[in-house]
Amino acid sequence: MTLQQVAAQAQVSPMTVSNFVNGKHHFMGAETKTRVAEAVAALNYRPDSAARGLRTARQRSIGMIVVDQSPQYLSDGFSTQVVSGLSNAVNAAGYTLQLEGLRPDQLAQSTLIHHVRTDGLCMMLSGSGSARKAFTDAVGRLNQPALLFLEKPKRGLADCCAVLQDDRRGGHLITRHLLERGARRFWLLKQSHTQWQAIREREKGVAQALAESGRTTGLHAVDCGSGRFEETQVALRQALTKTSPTDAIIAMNDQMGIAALKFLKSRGARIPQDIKITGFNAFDFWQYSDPLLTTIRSPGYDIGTTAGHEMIHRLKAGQFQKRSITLDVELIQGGTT
Amino acid sequence: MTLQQVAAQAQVSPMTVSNFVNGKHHFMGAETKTRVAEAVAALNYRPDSAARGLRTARQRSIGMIVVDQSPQYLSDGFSTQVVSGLSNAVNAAGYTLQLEGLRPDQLAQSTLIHHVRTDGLCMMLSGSGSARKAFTDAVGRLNQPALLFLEKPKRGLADCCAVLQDDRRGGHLITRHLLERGARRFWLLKQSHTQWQAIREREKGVAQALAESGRTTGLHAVDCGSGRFEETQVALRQALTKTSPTDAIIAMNDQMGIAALKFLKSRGARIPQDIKITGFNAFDFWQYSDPLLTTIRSPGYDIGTTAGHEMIHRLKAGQFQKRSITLDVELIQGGTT
DNA sequence: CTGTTAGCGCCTTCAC
DNA sequence: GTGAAGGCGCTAACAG
Repeated sequence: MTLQQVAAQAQVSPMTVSNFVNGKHHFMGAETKTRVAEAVAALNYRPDSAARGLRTARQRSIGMIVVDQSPQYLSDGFSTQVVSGLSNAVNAAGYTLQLEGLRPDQLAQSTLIHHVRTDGLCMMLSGSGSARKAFTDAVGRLNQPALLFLEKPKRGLADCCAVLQDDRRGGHLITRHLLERGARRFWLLKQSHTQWQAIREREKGVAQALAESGRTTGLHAVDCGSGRFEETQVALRQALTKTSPTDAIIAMNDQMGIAALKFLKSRGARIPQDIKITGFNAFDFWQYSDPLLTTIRSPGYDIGTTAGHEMIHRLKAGQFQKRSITLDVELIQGGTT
Repeated sequence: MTLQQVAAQAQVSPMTVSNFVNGKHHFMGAETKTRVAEAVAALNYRPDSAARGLRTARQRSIGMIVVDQSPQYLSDGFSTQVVSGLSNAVNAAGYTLQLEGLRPDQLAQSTLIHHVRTDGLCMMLSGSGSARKAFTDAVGRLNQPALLFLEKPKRGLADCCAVLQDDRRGGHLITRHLLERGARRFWLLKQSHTQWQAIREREKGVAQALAESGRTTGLHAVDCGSGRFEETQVALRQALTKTSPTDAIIAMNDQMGIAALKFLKSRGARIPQDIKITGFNAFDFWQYSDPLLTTIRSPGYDIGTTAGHEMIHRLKAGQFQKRSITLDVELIQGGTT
C-alpha cells in the first residue's frame, strides 16, 4: 500500500496525500481532505518509515544502549526507570526508541552504532575505563548527537549531553547522617561485577564526608561480586570473621543493603542499635525491607524523561541546551539507622 | 558517507562494497577484500538502514509494545524480564528492538502500529477485553507477524504466535499447597488497576484446585487497586475489619504478597501459624521478603528469549513453528506457608 | 568474480 | 491548492 495507490483512490496527487498524512492541512480544501482521509482509512495505509527516512535523512528514532555485565540488563532498577522515562518522552514526540543491551566487551556487536538507524544515541555505560572509552570514542566518530546517563560529559564527545544525579551528594548525605547517629567505623558494600561511574561518585561523597569530620580511617570496602543476594551475604560472612567489627554498613544500592539487613538480623544483630545500615536508590522494591532501609532516593524516571526531552530539543534546535544536567537526590530516613 | 564513495576510494564497484558489507565474501578476491575493508575503515562507513530497508522491504527490526496503566511500565518485573530476553535474542540475530509503552487507551498514539517500521510486532497487553481486542484487531490488519505474551492466540490474528507460561497450573499448585497445609479460608489479593489475562488464568487455577478438594466457598477477593505497597496494605486493613478472618492469603504477585506479609507481621500475626501467605513470580526482589515468601517462579527472561527466537524464525522461514508455546512454572517453598 | 541498470516509496522543488 | 519530475542510498537481477 503506497502513497500513489491512496492518491489514485482519492483522485488526487501523491503530494496531496503526503501533505495530509504529515499534518500539513493548512492549504487543503475541506472536501479534498475528507476524500483523502477516507482513502487512507479504506486502504489501511501506513507510511513507510524507511522511504521517508531515506528521503528526509531523519529516522525519527532514538537509540538507547545499556552496557551491563548481566544479560538481564534491565533488572537493575535504575536502567528500568531510565528506559521507561526515556521511552515515554521520545514516544510522545513521535519518535521510536530502539533498545540494545550489551556487555562491556560487545561494542563490535552493536547494531545501533554500526548502522545508521537513529537520529541520536543515548548510553548508560559501565565497565572498565578503557571499555567505556571505547564506546564513547566509537559514538564520537558517528557524527550523531549523543547523550550519556550518569556520567560527566566526555571531552571526546562534542555533540553530547550528560544527564546525571548528584551521587556525590548522596554519598555525602548518607555518611553525615550516619556520623550524626554516632557511627565511627564503616563498611562500604560495593559490587565489582559491573562498574558504574555513579558508584565512584557515591564513594567520593562518602570519603569527603568522613574527611570533613576529621576521620580518614575507619572505612573498609567489602567486595560483593555481582551484588546479588547470596553473594552479598557470603561476602559479609567473610568480612565478619576477617575484619574488625563495624558500627555501620553503607551499601551502594538497596539490593545489597537489604541482603545485609536480612543476614545480620538472622545472626541476631539488633538494627540499628548494634549496626546501622543504609542503601541507595529507593526503587520500588526498597519498601519490602523490614525494617525500612534508610536510603537515598534516585530520580531514575525523571532522568529518563529529562534525557528524552533534551534529545528531542537537540534534534529540533540543532544543539543541546546544556552540556550537563544534574538532578537532585534526597535522604530517606528508615528504621535501620 | 555512501557506498559509492567507499567504492570510489577502494576502486571497485558499489556492488562489491555492498557484498562485502553484507558478508557475501564467498566470491571476492582476497586482495579486493582487504582493499574494501581498508576503505570502509578509513571512511568510517556505516550502512544506511533506511535505504537498505526501502530496497529490501525488510527493516531488520522488531517492535515491542507494552500496554500498562502505569507510565513506569517496566517496573512490573515481568515486562522487565521479558524485554531483556527479547532484546538479547533479536539483537543476537542482527535485529533491533523498538520499544513502546502505552496505556490501554493509547492505541491511536502507537507509532509502531501506524507506521511501517518493523518486520514483526510483539505485544504484552493489559486492560479491558475491548481495549485488548482493539489492539489485536489493529495489529491483525497490518499484514505483519505478531507475537502475544501471556495470552492465548487470538482468532482474529492469523499470522500470530503466543508465548505464555502455565499460569493456571501455578494457581493450582499454590492452592493445593495451601490446602495440604491445612488452610480452608482464602483471601485472594489482586490489583484492578492493570488487568492482565495471566491473572485470570491464575485465578482459574485457584478455583479449580478448590473445586477439586470439594470446596466451592471460602474464597474472598480483596481488591488492592494499583497493587502498590501502601494501597495493598490499606485494602488489607479494610478487609480485616469487614470480612471474616482467613487462614491464607493468595497474592497474585510477590509485591502484594510482601506488602501483606509486612503488614500482618506489624499487627502481630504469626506467619505461617496464624496466616499463611503466598506470592507469585519470584523475580529478584522476592528474596527481600522476611521470611521468604512461598511463591511460583515465572520464567520471564526465558519467555522473552523464546519469543525472540520464534519471531526470528518466523521471519526467516515464513511462518511460526507453533501457534502457542507454554513454559512451565515451579513452586518455591518459603517460610510463609 | 565484478560491473551496470533500474527502482524501492517518499518528499523537496518548482511549475501550474 | 495541486501536479510532475527527480533523487535520497541501497541491492536484485542480470550482463560480462
